[in-house]
Amino acid sequence: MAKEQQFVKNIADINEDFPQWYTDVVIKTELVDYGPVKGTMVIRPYGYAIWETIQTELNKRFKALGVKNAYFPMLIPESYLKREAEHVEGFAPEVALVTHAGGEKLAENLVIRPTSETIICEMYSKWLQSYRDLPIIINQWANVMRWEKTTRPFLRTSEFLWQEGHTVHATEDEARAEALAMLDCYEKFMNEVLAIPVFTGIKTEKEKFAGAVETYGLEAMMLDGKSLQAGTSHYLGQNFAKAFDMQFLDKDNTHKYAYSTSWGVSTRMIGAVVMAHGDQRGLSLPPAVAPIQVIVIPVAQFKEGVMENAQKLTEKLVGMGVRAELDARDASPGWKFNEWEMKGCPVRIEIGPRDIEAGKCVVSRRDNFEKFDLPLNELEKIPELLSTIQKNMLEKSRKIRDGKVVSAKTLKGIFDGVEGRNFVKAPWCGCRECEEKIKNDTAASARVITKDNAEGEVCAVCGKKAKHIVLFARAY
RNA sequence: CGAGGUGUAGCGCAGUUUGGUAGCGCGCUUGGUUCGGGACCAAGAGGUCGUGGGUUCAAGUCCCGUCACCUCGACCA
Repeated sequence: MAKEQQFVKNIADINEDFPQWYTDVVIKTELVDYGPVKGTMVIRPYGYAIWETIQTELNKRFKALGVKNAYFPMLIPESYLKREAEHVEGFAPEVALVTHAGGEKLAENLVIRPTSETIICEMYSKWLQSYRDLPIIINQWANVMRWEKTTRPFLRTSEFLWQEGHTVHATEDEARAEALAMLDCYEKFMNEVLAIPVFTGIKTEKEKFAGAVETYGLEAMMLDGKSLQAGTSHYLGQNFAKAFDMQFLDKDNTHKYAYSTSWGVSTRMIGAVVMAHGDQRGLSLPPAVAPIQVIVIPVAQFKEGVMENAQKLTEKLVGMGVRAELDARDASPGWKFNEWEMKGCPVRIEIGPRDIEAGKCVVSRRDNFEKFDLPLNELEKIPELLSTIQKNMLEKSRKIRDGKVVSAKTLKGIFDGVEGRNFVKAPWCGCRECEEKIKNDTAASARVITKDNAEGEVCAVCGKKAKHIVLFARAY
């Protein structure tokens, strides 16, 4: 038994193999396969189904915030990228360049978008004339390409799927508020749907987006104590407005540069879910993102009446709005149990001859492995159970996270070894030298600047007066 | 780009030291018995040993080159 479970390392005692555990799980659960080009991944149907639930949930939330979806081209003239100085400096090293097309060398090279600020701003500048045209609040679901040196499925790949929102506003206040509203939207989404608690805050100068005035980040803690930047929201000020001539005629009949924001989350969130909830048996998906929330497994399916009853049961659940499926494949029940546990399906229902006789089924939870009988006329308890599991998973993650957050006056030795995989809140003077020293000495980086009061504190590195309390952690 | 490692059946690997008929496990196909936690028996199918060159009567194995991928470091959603 359990021959194929060997791949799953025991992550209860977190060890250096955790990243390998992650990759193994992602591949074995048929979320992705390696693509033919280095650093690319083929997202398989099961993995894509998770992405689709994420899209559906986010679109719902976006709509409530007045966001409209649109689509912009994948190829961007190289000159666009060069218009904003910081932006080009930040992205130039990792863009893929198209130099030939139609059998000829192009007059101007095209970059495959690493992000779409430039081309979208170019279009916005054409559309924008009056203050009445503002705000523009558009999102696009797209693929982008960044030629990363080392990659890991979902967490960092050359090509990835994401949504990028790009907004333009008449005033600084409105733009800042928009960036924060989206940050809040993401935080709620991660809590309520992914069941991953996050820390939010402003990024340091060193870590912020190339071309932004301010970057807000969402940092999620993985089970091994490392941090994952799960999403960002940028206040871009007038940087891009000036680079792309996004001007409008205001009420006072003068031309003004607009203020813009951008914000995005990617397929990395799937990686976050894997790493935040996974265990020795593989994935564990919160019901809200699980493509299949309830898997119905017939036992002794060849016997008369079993498949019919299983089918009926599945249909009833679907009728209640539950994403339920019947696993009718020709395989033993034990094999199916293990596979669906590995794939993280939150609830399993077994139904066999004995159950049918007794008018019940057996319900099993993925989050805590509880198993119980449920009379077939009480199926309405399943949706309830799903929301219980959802809450339970968030709580569990929050407890684990809070147990790994420490406050410190100095960072010496605090990140040493495996035991040192912590989220550390420490005071910081605000200078770049100290930030870089921390990174060099501890391999940990400043994740976000917290809202905590730094009055009376001194920098954990240089001992000078502290400006901020910063959350430090090692990151993926 | 720096360091290390691996390329042999769909997947995971052995075989390389000491050159001599291409192997194992899983998976796959067929038939039968099974089915409440990864079933069993039997019979099968499946390989230009990453690639180019060299040495040799003979190369998966030795020599030189080359390519690809993986892991760890500097960047990112």
